[in-house]
Amino acid sequence: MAPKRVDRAARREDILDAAVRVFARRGFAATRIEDVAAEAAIAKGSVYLYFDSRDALLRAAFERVAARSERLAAAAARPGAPAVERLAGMIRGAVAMLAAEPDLARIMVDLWSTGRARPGTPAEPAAAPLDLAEVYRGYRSLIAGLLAEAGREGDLRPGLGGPEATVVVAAIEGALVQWLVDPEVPFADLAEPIVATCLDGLRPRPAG
Amino acid sequence: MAPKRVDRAARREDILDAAVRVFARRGFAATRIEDVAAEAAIAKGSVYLYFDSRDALLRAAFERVAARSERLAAAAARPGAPAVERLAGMIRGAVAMLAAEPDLARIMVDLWSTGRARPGTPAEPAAAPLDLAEVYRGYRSLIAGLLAEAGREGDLRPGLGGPEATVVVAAIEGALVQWLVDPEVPFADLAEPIVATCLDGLRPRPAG
Amino acid sequence: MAPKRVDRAARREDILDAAVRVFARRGFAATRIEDVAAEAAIAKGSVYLYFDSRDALLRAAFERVAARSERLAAAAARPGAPAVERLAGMIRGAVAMLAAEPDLARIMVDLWSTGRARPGTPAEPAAAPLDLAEVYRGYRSLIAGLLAEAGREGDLRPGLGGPEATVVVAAIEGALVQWLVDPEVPFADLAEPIVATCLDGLRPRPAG
Amino acid sequence: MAPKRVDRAARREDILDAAVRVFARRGFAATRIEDVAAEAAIAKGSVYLYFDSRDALLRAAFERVAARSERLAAAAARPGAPAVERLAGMIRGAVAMLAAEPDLARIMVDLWSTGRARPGTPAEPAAAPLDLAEVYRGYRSLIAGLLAEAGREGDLRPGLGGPEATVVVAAIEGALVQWLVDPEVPFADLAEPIVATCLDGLRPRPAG
DNA sequence: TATGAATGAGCATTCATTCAT
DNA sequence: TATGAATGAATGCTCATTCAT
Repeated sequence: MAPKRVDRAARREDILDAAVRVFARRGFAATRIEDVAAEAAIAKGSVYLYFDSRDALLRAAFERVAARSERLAAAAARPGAPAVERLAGMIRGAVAMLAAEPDLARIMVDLWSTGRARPGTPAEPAAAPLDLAEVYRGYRSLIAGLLAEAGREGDLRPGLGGPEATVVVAAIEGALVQWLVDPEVPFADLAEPIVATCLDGLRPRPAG
Repeated sequence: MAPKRVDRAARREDILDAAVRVFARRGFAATRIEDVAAEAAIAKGSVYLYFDSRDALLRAAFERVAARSERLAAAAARPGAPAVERLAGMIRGAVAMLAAEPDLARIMVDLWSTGRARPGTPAEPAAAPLDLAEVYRGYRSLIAGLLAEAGREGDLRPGLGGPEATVVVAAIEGALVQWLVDPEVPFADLAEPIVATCLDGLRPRPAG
Repeated sequence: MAPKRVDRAARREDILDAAVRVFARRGFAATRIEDVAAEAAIAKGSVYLYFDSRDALLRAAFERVAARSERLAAAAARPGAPAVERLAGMIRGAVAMLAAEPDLARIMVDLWSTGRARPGTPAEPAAAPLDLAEVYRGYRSLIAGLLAEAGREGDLRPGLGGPEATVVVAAIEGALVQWLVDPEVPFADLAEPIVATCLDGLRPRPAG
Repeated sequence: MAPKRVDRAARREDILDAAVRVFARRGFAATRIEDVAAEAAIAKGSVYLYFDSRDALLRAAFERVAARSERLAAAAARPGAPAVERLAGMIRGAVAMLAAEPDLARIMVDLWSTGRARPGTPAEPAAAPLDLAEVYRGYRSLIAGLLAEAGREGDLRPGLGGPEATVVVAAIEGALVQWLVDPEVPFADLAEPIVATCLDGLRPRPAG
């Protein structure tokens, strides 16, 4: 019975893996349950043994995106180092992580639009409304915390907060978007320019 | 002999306006032709008097987004001022324009996902593939030009180029995304933080 | 007022001409009112000033086919000549007439199928059920009459009647079908083989 | 693990049977997929599990008609007997076969009109253009062969060929048309009159 | 549990017909 | 009378979901 449960979970995970690949390739809207089943090499009906509905699959994919942001936050928590360095590290980590999992990244973009309103559910708030906003709030407050801390440590200006945190997150997400829209954009290489621009700006460096 | 007179172009524009509103509200994928018709207060079939297909409507919406970027570029061309100021002006202009037309902004996000693969058209090259990449390339090269010019003028570091242009565009688009996902984010107010962060960075300002 | 009526009738005729051409070209099922209007170089709505409905147009086209058969019958009535000759003349006349008006011929084929059941009218007997059967009955009884007469005159076997009349009509209509399906078939040249086959058969001719 | 077992080919055949019945009853143009589904006592969508499109259904029906002509040809090939007898046998066989399957016969009439131009497909070459012409060419060349052979055997006139073959085919098809248009016409009983008329003509039989 | 056949609601699109001008 | 814009019912086809095996 225990092994059964493990099998079940593993199977579910396999299907979700497949779904993520297909979602990334064709987008949510264009992905049919049958595509997912085919990618997972199972029968269409079997998908429903592990997920209640197409929507549930979408939600599970969302969970993965959200979970990744948790991991990222956890990575940033590494204490000991000065906050600026942790900030820079977090930017680099985020870029690396997104670059390493382009499928999840692509799905996130889909979530930006899908998160808004789902087909077929014009009225109902769709149980949990797929709260992408929360994910970004988490990012921002994490970064705002680092900014404040670095301010206190004297490595960044004091008084930095929400707006600047938004800009930092924006630099990452915006670079991601450009890459997804145009694969020529070297996303993975943009970590340093982002760090440099955000921390030092684009003005000529003072002599020091 | 007295044919009913209708300003076809104006009517078409009305319908497109309606479509843009609905697309922004429900997303492309969830928008049915009937929704557009209802929003435009006409009958479903009438939409087809002005647009060949649902896809054509989508394309026309894309054209609007693309056209807006043209306007933006034109605005930035205002010569006379130093390049840094024009850059800052462009950032402020972009933010103001996007904030003023949230519907088009929302559509752009849809385009990020839709641009990739369109449902139902796995084979056909889809005429013009809705080239959002081109729009961003335009933005980047425009900004890269300003960066180089400002570098020559001594207001920014020399040697700035593509990567930094990407970061500037990213800051804007990324802030937009956060606003769209979470209306609490004060997008319109982010113009200054973006300008300040990109130009001066977040480090403590040197005495001068 | 009189001239008005003439104009009206002429206009109606123009439209019917156009309809016949389009029906012949695309078939009833595939012909839209707009096609007819375009062929007649008038506006779509104007068709309805002269015909109550699409169906009325179809009926009017049928009338033409029926009217032609009347003309044919009249031509055959030319008395004086022996019945066999009038029969042969009628066959030749029918072939010539059909060959000369392929559009009407094509429409007749459409009527064979359409006469059966009309789209949208599954129940109602459709007023006058477009009685093609009557047309053929007319042909057959005309020919049966000639056969009997020629029998009496000693030029054909006595006792010929309905079945043989059907075969004669069949030879003409069947040749027509083959021509319409395959333009290579030299319909106009088939009058003689039809006459020869029907009158003399295919067996070797006796010495006389 | 115990998949629902269904004889796909048989099911497909069932649906095609239903389609043929409905096509015969209402005509192609007036037949909606839903009619076919209802006749087959399945749901509308299920039709698409076995046929790609409405057009595919039509084509499959055509195949049946074409296949029947093959069977007919094969039957005529029965060697041993003199060619005239085989010819007469073929005429009788064709009439019997058509009379026995009036649905297919009715469909053939629809094909005569449909074969010309298909609605909705003004551009595409429609894969195999539903080549009814080929079917009739087959019939004619088969019969022309028998005529020539019978000529050599002295049972028919020498020199008979294409035109006469066309007339023989015409007699059959034309009789069919009259029956379909008017059920009073005793098609099945027309085999003998056709044979007699074509072989012996309508003239008085010479003493022998 | 796995399958895939079956279902039917849903949607894009077409087109006969109406009607304001 | 002529026009052609507007309408909306009709219909082909798709696809999420169910269910018998």
